Amino acid sequence: MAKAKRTLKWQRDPEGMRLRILEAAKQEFSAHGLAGARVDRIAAKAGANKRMLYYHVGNKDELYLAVLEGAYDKIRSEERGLDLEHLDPPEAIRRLIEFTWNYFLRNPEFLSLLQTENLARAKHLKKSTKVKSMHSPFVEMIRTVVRRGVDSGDFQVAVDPVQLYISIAGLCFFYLSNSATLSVIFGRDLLDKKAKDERLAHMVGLVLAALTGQSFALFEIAKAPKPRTAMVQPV
Amino acid sequence: MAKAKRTLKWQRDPEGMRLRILEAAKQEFSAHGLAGARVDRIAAKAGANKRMLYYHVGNKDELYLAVLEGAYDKIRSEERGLDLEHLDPPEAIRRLIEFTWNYFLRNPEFLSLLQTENLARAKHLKKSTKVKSMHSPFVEMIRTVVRRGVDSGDFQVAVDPVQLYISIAGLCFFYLSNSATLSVIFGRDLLDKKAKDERLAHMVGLVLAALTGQSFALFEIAKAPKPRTAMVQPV
DNA sequence: ACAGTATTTATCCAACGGGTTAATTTCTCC
DNA sequence: GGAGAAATTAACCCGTTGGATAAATACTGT
Repeated sequence: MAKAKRTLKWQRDPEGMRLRILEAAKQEFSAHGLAGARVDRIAAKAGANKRMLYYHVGNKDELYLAVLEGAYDKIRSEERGLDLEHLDPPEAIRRLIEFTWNYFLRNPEFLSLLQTENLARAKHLKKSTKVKSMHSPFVEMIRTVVRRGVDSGDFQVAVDPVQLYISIAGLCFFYLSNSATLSVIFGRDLLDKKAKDERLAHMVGLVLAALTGQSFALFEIAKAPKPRTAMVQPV
Repeated sequence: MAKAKRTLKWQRDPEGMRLRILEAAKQEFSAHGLAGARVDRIAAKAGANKRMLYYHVGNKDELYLAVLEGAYDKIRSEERGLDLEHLDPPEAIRRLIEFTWNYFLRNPEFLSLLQTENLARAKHLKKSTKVKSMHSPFVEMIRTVVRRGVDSGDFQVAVDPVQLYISIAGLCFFYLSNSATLSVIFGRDLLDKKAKDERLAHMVGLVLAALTGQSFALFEIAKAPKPRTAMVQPV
């Protein structure tokens, strides 16, 4: 009877624990905001003791900042893989829009975290040293696409790449992050499949029509496999 | 000495009190979100005792919903005065964009309240009976403008008015509601006068170019009587 | 001027929440 | 096989917070 205790009461796994804590914290913060998040719930969700949060990451604010930095890190690193250089400019913009849209759809917590941080007027993000540096390559990528488009005659105007990116992100972001209230006030479900397809088509049409000067309607087919035919022929 | 007490210890003003409470609550909720808002701070800001909130409005959640309903009420009533029917369609769209932009600039708490409510997935708004009914007139107003534009040949395509409004609101909303984080990651102050002017010009250009098929640059000067002096950024 | 009601104040409290302390269990390396 | 370090748990601390109670103060009609 004395030796029955050979079942381990817990495993040691500091690295996995840290990841589980950050994942649980991401869910909690995005679901409830910073003030609404509960440290106890994060611990429970991570399958951990509350003390672990402080041991592995720090207090609530540090935990929050770590989650936020991780979120930015993830999207920027995916964006780096977009490889817009090898597409002709209208296709590159289309891909950027589709990527942004799908990323936001796949990562709703990212939207919530941004909302939360902006509610706090970026108070925490300002303290981060990591995040500030990672964005200029992305802007340069877009600037290059725009310049190529102007040179080739595809685009009519050399828009500021930051404005363009903010517009694209805004078109996607607002629709999704505010879909709850918009669905209520407009009395439509904005998140069913049909609505989402229509939205993507609308955004692509809006941006590409504005940049190229060609008809809005030409771009309205989302993810068209053979874009080239549709895009050059004026109606 | 017995009669020195003829200074009133407090005034009776139930209506004013209610308004001050709602105003203070609006500020508090928009600054800190629902969970982060403090009932005591609202009371202090309203120059009232905490008990007054419960007496005049209700508990924290009811207070929050009252604030939210008031915010929607205000913007929709201002929109009703836009009078887009008497403008030719491109001018009507320009005015709608400029109104939305300026309204958001003048009422930053409205943006915060929407963010907060969407973080809660519109849980409270769904309970509101007042809000749901007030939006179809607005959509019809936009639909009429679009139809007139298509009929007159000014617009190339009959966009869904809800999509169009969400796009316009999104272009304005995202820039402003996320200006804090965007300013950090792009290393620019997005809220100084020059940046705001550029943003408005960009949005007007984008939307009107897409709708009319004319050059983006033609619209880039806000409210310009003479559009031809296009502002084009160096590439 | 007095009774009854509406409005406001002063206190209180039970639950909760972030954070800490100290003890317990596992791992590592000798 | 044991000592010391790393990881984890359990239990507690204490200020805060939303909400409640009861008393005080102003107003109203009669």
